[in-house]
Amino acid sequence: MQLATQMTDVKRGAGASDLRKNTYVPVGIAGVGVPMPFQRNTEIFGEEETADYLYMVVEGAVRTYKVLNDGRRQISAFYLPGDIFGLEVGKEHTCSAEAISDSSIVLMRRSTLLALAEKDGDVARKLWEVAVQELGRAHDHALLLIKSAQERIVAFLLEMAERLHDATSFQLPMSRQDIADYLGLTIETVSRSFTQLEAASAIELPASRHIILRNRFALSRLNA
Amino acid sequence: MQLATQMTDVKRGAGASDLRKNTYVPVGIAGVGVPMPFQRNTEIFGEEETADYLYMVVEGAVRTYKVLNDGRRQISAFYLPGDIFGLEVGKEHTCSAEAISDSSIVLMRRSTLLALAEKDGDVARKLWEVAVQELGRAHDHALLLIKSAQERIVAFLLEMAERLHDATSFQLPMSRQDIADYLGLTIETVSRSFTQLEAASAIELPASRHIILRNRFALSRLNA
DNA sequence: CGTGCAGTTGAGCAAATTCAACGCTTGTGG
DNA sequence: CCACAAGCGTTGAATTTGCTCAACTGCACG
Repeated sequence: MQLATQMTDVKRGAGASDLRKNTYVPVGIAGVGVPMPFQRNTEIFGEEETADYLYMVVEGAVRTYKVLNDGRRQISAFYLPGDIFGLEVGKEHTCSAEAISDSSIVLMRRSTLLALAEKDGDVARKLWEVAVQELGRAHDHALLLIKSAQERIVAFLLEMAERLHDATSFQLPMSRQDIADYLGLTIETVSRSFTQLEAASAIELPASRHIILRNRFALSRLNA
Repeated sequence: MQLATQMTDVKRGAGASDLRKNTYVPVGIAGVGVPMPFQRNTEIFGEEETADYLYMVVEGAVRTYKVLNDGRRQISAFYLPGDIFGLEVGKEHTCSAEAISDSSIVLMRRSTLLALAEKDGDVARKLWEVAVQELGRAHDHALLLIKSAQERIVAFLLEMAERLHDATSFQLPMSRQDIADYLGLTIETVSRSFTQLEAASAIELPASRHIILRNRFALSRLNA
């Protein structure tokens, strides 16, 4: 079992004082919420903190994760621009969230949204939708984790391609370690799988985070 | 990667005609629904069928699963008496469900429940609760799948013990193959792990499906 | 220019799978 | 009642996969 790398120094997020109170920007669900900047590797919320907000990625990328008591880290999900995260059943967050790259995130008060949902069916429906999508992704993630290393990588690349506007060429926002912790592999195995896919001319790697899908059909076939 | 065993003959569920129309039993959410018998290995619903009902286990046990195109089977969840399953976001089921043992299952019309939820906050809350619990279980499941074989088995046993009224001695309703497909292992590895745990006197195995937790502390320690 | 971080590559090793055989229980049919 | 087949579970040996440990490269930054 791989250990998560030495937890890179995680900075605290910008305080509430950073909220741009004077520039109203109608974003987030039903125009609720204010965008807030988060630097790379900053914590957005921590496990067991009270879940007062819902979050929407405007720019950048976010990872949510849990850490086992021996240090292994499981990344539950990546969130890209447009994605909403931080939805919880109970009062507290059940995982932590960090910005992967410098990001702009809209914070929406949970209480505000819930009050709004009471009156506005669209808001209620949107919240339900978010919960359902989250559930579907969690199931797909579990399905990923029973596959072989190479199949996991392929599934990951296809998922990213689809979520990044079905691009054939794209930049990965996350490190090899993030990918490894998402897929339940080690960085070495991730790296080797990339190299093998390149050797099989299924993908191209102009730079370590720049992916070009060269043969989508071959990839799909490798995806079990 | 293990293949699921030769799909044992899955019988069709009892037809609607089996509904016990004359004996009203107030069960399920808000008393909605009628209990219906399902034999061992009977299909309750299939992937891509329309999701017209919610289901509640009264007696027996249920598995939900997906099958990859090469035959590997991933069991997403087990449901025990009191558990509700079959909740979907969209119109269709995203996985199949089968009775593990002879079971009694309450069927509740989705449309009935949704109509009820409009007026009754308790019903709406219950539905939300079910969705949230499902999400939590899915996350825990993914967390399971990054652990070592023995850790998965231990986590599985502790989960079952907790869900079966925190019993120290209990009967597993499912086969080794079911456990393997839930944990992403092979039956052989599952079997060996059981044997090792018994050898380490962490558990006792009076019969292959009868588990006695002998040393809960040792088990927790093995659970990472 | 040196240091640190991210990523790649190689060699050896450990864990889990595959393949195969075998034991036990259950149900069926002569 | 016994014989036999089928299903389920266990065990052993060989193999494969992915992990660990280690070295090395390229790159950015001070």
